[in-house]
Amino acid sequence: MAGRAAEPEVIWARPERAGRGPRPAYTRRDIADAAVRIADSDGLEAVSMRRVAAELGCGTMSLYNYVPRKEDLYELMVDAVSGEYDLPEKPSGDWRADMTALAHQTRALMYRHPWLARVMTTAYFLSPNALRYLDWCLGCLAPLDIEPGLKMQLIAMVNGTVMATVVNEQALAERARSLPWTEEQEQSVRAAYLARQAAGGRYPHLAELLAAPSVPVDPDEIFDMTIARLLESFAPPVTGA
Amino acid sequence: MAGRAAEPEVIWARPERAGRGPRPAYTRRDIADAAVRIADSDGLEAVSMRRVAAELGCGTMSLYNYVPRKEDLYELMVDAVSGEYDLPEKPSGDWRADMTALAHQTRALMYRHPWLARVMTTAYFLSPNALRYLDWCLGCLAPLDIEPGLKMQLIAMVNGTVMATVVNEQALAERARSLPWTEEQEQSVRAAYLARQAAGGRYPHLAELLAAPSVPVDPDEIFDMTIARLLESFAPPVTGA
DNA sequence: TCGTAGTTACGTACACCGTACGTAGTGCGC
DNA sequence: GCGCACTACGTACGGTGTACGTAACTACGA
Repeated sequence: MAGRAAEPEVIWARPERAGRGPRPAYTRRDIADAAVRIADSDGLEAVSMRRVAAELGCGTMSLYNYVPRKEDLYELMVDAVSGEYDLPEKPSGDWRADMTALAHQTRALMYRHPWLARVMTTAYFLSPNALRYLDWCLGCLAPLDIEPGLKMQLIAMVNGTVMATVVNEQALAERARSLPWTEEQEQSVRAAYLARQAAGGRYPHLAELLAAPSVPVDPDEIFDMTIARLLESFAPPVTGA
Repeated sequence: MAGRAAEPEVIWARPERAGRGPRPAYTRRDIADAAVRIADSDGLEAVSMRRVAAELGCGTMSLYNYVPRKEDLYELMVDAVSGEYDLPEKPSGDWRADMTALAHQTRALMYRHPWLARVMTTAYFLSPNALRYLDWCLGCLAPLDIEPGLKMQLIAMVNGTVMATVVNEQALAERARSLPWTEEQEQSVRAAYLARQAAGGRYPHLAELLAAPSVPVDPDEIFDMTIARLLESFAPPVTGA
């Protein structure tokens, strides 16, 4: 009975290589890399079990020996790119600087892999590289004397904030990618629509904003400011004297 | 020629009712409500064109008279639930209080509709209710004397932060929802795995954290703190005297 | 040493998906 | 009242995730 088990499980709890039987032709890493390659070049929606199998050169159903569900394929992908973090030998001692640098790395990672932010909405952070990342964060936060639970919250909020920022920045580009027109066309159509709506009088504040001469805002600056303030919100108040 | 157009377009730019021809049997609102009903009860993955059509009692392809692409169905859904915002007659004058209240409403909304946070990753905020929301936000921020572009960033960051928080809180529940086991089973399997990994010695800080007596952290408190700090990060420094 | 049980590989098949296309009927604008 | 743009929707196609069955293979227990 049973055959392929349907118990609650985490893919990382499975040994990569079982004792008996022929040795697997691929490693998890091979599979993850193939999927990442496809997602990077053709977008997340191009990542299908068939396509990944083809990229590897094996039969579709063979993949299910490695990956019980497609969802777990995403887990593999997140783990693979999480390996790109450059984590120094040891924390600097300045937890704010370390966490800020980490946030920048995450943002860069999400730009290198435009599908990452969206997938992270679905992944569960138990992979080896995710744990390595988490452990590193906790190491950075060692000098910070707050509840352990708070530290986890801090880490989650920093990651979440980066994710939110990037998702926001990428929404337009991502839509254009999967539709048969360019980002510029899309943008101009949206701008025109917005102007028309604002002119309708239903949205006076929006109209005012659109009418005002727009001074470009530097997203990097906002990003840094936000992360800085977020970190501050977790630090105990500096009660000098 | 052309038939159904494939130009770059926003669904909200299409008139809901065309001049000629028989009057449509449903409104956009009907369709959005049906989709929301399905997503609320059976999860986002249950929302298919066929299923929504069935819920409405019409043929599948009839839906395409109203919704050119499935993606636009999501747009309709977000618009529909965005209508649940309770926006007072006029801002209070205290923009921090107004934005904080709004953030709380958003969080509540995302708990009422567990699919919302994930879909917002994909939607584009040009719907009538989204514009109504945006305009209200800008009204709240009227007393705040900063660049208009910065105000948009502020709004985006507040929404993004709420989204990040909720996605983080819901990840586990969402996974359990779509798999044939309970959230408790999933949680215990994950906890066991985590403990095992921590015991392996590869993650010393994580091990330490898990060993420490855990004091429960109040997520609401963190949420409030984070939003407050975020708002502060956009306010000009209070240069008293 | 040799079954044999557990694995790997993978072809076939199924239910479901989004949606292109064609056709029939309806009612507004000219 | 003619014509045409619109609504309705059945059929069909190419894709998806994956259950299941089968054949080959290998490490372990006897």
